[in-house]
Parts: sequence; structure tokens; C-alpha cells
Amino acid sequence: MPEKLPTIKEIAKRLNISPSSVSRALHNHPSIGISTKEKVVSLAKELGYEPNQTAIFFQKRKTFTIGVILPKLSEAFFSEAISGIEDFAAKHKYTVLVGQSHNNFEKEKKIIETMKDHRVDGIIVSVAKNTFQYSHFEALKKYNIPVVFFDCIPDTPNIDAVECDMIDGTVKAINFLIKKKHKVIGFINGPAKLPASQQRLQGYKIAMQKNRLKFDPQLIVNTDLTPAGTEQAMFELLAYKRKPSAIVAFNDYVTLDAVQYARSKGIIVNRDIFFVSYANLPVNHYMAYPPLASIEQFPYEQGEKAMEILLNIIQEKTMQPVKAIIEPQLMLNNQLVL
Amino acid sequence: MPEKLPTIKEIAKRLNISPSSVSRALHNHPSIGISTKEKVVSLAKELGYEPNQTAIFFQKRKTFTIGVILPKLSEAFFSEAISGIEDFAAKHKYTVLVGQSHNNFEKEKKIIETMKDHRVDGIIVSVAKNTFQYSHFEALKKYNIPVVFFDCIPDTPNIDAVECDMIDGTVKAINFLIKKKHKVIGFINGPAKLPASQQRLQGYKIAMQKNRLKFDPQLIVNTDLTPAGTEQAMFELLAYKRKPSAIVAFNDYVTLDAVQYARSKGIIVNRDIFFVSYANLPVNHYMAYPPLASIEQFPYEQGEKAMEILLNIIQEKTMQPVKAIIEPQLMLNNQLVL
DNA sequence: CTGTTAGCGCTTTCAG
DNA sequence: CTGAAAGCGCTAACAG
Repeated sequence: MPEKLPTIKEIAKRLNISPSSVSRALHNHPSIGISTKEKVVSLAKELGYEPNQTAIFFQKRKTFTIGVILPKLSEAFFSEAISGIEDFAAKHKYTVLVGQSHNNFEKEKKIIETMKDHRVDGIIVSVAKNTFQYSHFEALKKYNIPVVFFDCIPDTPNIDAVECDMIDGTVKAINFLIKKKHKVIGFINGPAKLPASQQRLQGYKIAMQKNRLKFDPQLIVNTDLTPAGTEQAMFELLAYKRKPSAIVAFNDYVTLDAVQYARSKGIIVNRDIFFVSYANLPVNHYMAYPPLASIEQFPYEQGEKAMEILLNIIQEKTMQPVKAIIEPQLMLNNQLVL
Repeated sequence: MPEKLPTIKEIAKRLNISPSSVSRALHNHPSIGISTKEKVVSLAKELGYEPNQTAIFFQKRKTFTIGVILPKLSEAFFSEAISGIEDFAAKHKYTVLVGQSHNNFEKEKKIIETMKDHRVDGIIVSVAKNTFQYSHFEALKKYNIPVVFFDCIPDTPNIDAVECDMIDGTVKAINFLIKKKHKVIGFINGPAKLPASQQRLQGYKIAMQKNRLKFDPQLIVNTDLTPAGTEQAMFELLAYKRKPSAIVAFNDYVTLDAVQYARSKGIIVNRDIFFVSYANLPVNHYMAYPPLASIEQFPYEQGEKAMEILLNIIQEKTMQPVKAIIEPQLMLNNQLVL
């Protein structure tokens, strides 16, 4: 039987006092008599009174809810990130509304609409891979809904964002290989127009230059991230006359496919050729032919940080746009690699 | 500049009509003059009017929000599940509020409180592993918040739930091994008090009996799901005089650890011993020593189904408790194994 | 077809 | 210290 829930009014009536007194009693307001306060509190407990938050949200224009928009919840990177967001939010009595864009621009716009309707207090987003126009985010300013970006970030100025410096990450990876005496280092990059790919490429060039190794464009190939795409990329790399002794791959999934391909060609991984990639998937630990190392991007921490920044904006502790940089680390089985 | 958002009142004032007329115009209410309607609609568009959902939520006692409580978002099973929930919800204009219990009973209770405060229209939950008392869910009835369980389900009668029949799944696994001529089949089960473990054990017994093989309790060992626990379990199994030729493991993660252990003992997996497990992790595809097959539980579909049931309850299409059964399948690299 | 009125539950001046 | 009253923005019952 869903009984009618007790309200402040109800309590007031039973106690023959005004609703405002009840409200005061329940909020430790200074100007309230100790005796009335006790009466109210005890009756409230007896009736199992609980404030109707929707009324309060409405009245206060604040929902203690933040929206999170991600391409896909089931990708490990994002589920780690949202885990960090949710944990941080929960600590501060905020709840999290989620939406998946599936990397679809239209879907992303729709989610923003819904979240705006729900009057979320702020939004954290990793932009869809095929979003190249950001007016739907700009529009949120009008509603006073702050946005913090992470992972996939628009190139607009003056935004708040958490970012993992993949240039730095790539430099670390290359330096590591060079220290291991590799001189011909192949690179299986992702789709060229992805910022994530561009950053990696930039890091590659910087690292090669710093180490006084010539940059050879033929050592750079691209995959569309499908197994077939990666196989093709591997094929090109292995066919090149300056065959690389080591390969940096866009991420661990790409490495998995690349290793598979190499093995099918009779190449012995970690003897004939070596890999380094990005993501630091736990499963690397179990692979028979794992990469030498993988660049950890700390998605959980990125999520926490994004939530922290958002909270600061909401609570007006921050006025200037903030860009937090998370430093990626080269890892091997959860140990740092230097 | 966060300008003040236009309201129905504002539109009414500018047009010298009543707010109710504006409301009617905006809702295609039958009794509204075509001309006023046009005026309202055009002004609304001009001002960029958008209804304040929090006011509507409050007024209608409905938030179009459903709460999802999961142990951990970053576990693949759960992130797949919530992905299914969110997709289904979005199709029906519902949004999803998430909370992670981290398998902690107290945390679970707190999340329920928060969700109740937010007046979610319903809740979907996979119960925390150390929750053995369900009054916090019962309490939701009072607030008229329906609950649909999935995956980890309380043993209370008359609940709505989506369940994957792991007895059936285990029978399939054992039948498969027996068909492959295995007679001594070890079983690394999870913690004994987990319903998931109990179901698997029951399935094991049933399958052995049906195949007229004697049930040997020494072939059943338990792991606390840590690598160390699994190693210990493997150790016991391999030390037993009736050494199993095949092993069914609680899930693919356990298999990974078990395989690792076996290899460290010089045992050649998929020659000296064979594995079957549960979860059908995509990464099995890349393992050098993968299980012969793994039981797919279709978490995405479980999520969708749970959401569907919840929606039916909310829309009062269903009155009787529903228990949906998802049939697990024995898979190998995303192919069915018969 | 349209306006008036009341009210969802709570907070917050403003008087007293 | 307490009560009355207004109002957040919207909907809906009731009159006209």
C-alpha cells in the first residue's frame, strides 16, 4: 500500500503550528524554540518524514545531479572513468546521470537536451568521435550549466578540461624503446583525424628528433582500429625494407591484433619484434606475448579530477577555466617502467 | 551571461493571455484557438522557451528517471548491463541515475536513500555480494518505487527479476565436456555462500547425474576469486589422485589465473588439461591457452530486459511479479558451441 | 475557447 | 521565537 507520504504541512497541522516553524525545526534554524523543535523532530521521525527533494530541487533551482556523457559505457576506459566520477560525486552528495553517445553527434545533442531538461547542475563529457562542432555545448552557458571535458576534448579556447598528455606519453614510450637499443621504431597509429592520433604522432616526432633519429614517414601506418585494419597496417610495416624492431601501437587492443597477426606469420613476439602500446589493460598480465609496456592514462583519476573541477565551478570556487593535465605513465603489470 | 529563462508566465504576460492558455497551446490541448496557439508557439520559439522539467517533475510526481545500482561499473559484466539499460531507457525518454555499491551493504543502503530522495520512478539493481538482508528494498514499496533485480537476486518471493539460468549454463558446460570424453571433471567454484556458486554447483550435480557419472565431492574446490585463492584451488585439484582431465572454473578471470598456475607447473593447457568457464570475455580470443568455451550470460540483454520489465511496471502494464529467464549459451570466440 | 483558482512541498522574507 | 504569505513554474479542475 503506497500510503501518502507525510509532508511538512501534515506535521504542522498535527502540532498546531505553522509549516514554516516545522521547516525551521528540521533545519536547525537559530530562531526556533527548543521545545517546539523537539516536538517536531520526534513527530517527524515517528511519521517517517522525509523531505521531498523534487520540491526542494524545484524551489532551489539545484538538483545535486550532474550529467555524464560518454561514447560507450562498456569500454573499460570509460567505465573506469565514470567509476571515478561517481565515487567522487557520491562523497559530495551528488548523483550522476549517465548517457551514451555511441560516438554519434545527434545522440550527443539529444542527451544534452535531456540533461538540460533535468536541470543537472553540471556536465562532464568525453566528446563523441565524430563531433566536430560544439555549439550544443556552448548553448549550456545560457542555462548556467558548466561543462568539464575529459579524454576527447574540443579545440575551443577557454574550456575546463582534464587531459592526459599523450604527447608526453608517446615520448616516454619511444625513449624507453630507444634506451633498449631500438633504432627503427614502427608506429601503428589510429585514424588520422582523431586528436588522439595527432598527439601520438607529434610525440613520436618529438622523441625521434630529441634522440637524433631520423623521422621516417614510412614507419608510420594507420589502422581504423578493426582487426583487418590492424592486419593491413602490420603487413605494410613488415614489408618495408627498414623493418622495425619495435612497434608502438595505438592501444592494447591494436597490439592484441597485431601480435595475433605477427604470430600467424611465424614472427616471434618479444624476440623478433617488440611492442609498446597504450591503455595498460589488466589482461596484458595474462598474455603469452604481451607488450613490453603500456601507457597508463589513469581513467579513474581523470574522472575524479573532472568531477572535482566541476564541483569547484558549481560552488563558485573557481572562476578561471582550468585545464588539468594527468601525466601518463609507462607501466608493465602495474609497475612503473622507467 | 546566464539570462533568466523564459517561463510560461512570461509568455502569457507578453501576449496578454493567461498562463493556462499558454500551457494548453504548448501541449496541443484540444480546447485552444488556432490563432492564440500560433502566437504562443511562435513567441515561445523566439524566446527559446523550454519547460522547466523540475517544476513538472514536482507537479506530476514523476521524474522519468530510473536508478541503477551496481557493485562496480568498471566490471565488464556490469558496464555491459548498464549499457543495455541506458539504451533501452533512452529510447523511452527515461534517464538513468547510477550508483556503485562496491559490494558494500551500507553503501547500497545509502544509494537507495539518495535515489528515493531523487524520487526515481523505479530502480534496477544487482545486489551487493555481502547483502543478506533486504529490508531496504522492501521499504521502497512504501514510496511506490518498483524494483527490478538482475544478476544478484535476493531469495525473497514475489520479486521482479531477470535471471540467467546458471544451472542450465553449467549443465551445458558439463555436457559439452562429457561429449568430449572427459569423465573426471574438476570444478573451481566461487565462494560457497554466493547464490551464483550454489547454482553452478547444483548444475554440476545435475549434469553428472544425468550422465550417470558419480559425483565426487573432492573434485569440487573453491576460490575466493583472488589469484592466490585460485592457485590454492588448482593445487588441491591437481594433487588429487583422480586428477581431472578438464576443469570448469567460476569465470574467465579464474580461468586466467588457473591457466597461469598450470603453466607454471609445466602443465600444457589444451593438451594435458582443458578448461571451460563463464563470462565469455572477448579477450579469450587472444589468449594463447584459452578455455575451450565460456558461458555467455548476455549482460547487455539482461539490462535491456530489466529495463523493459521496469517500464511495464511503471506504466502499469504488468501487475504480477515477473521473472525473466535469460538462457546462457556456451560460446567459443563468439560462436555457439553445441 | 479562455481565464481564474488552487495546489504540488518547501523555503524565505516580513511582520508581529 | 512564531505565523502568515508569497512564490518557485507548471498543470488541471472549474467556470464562464
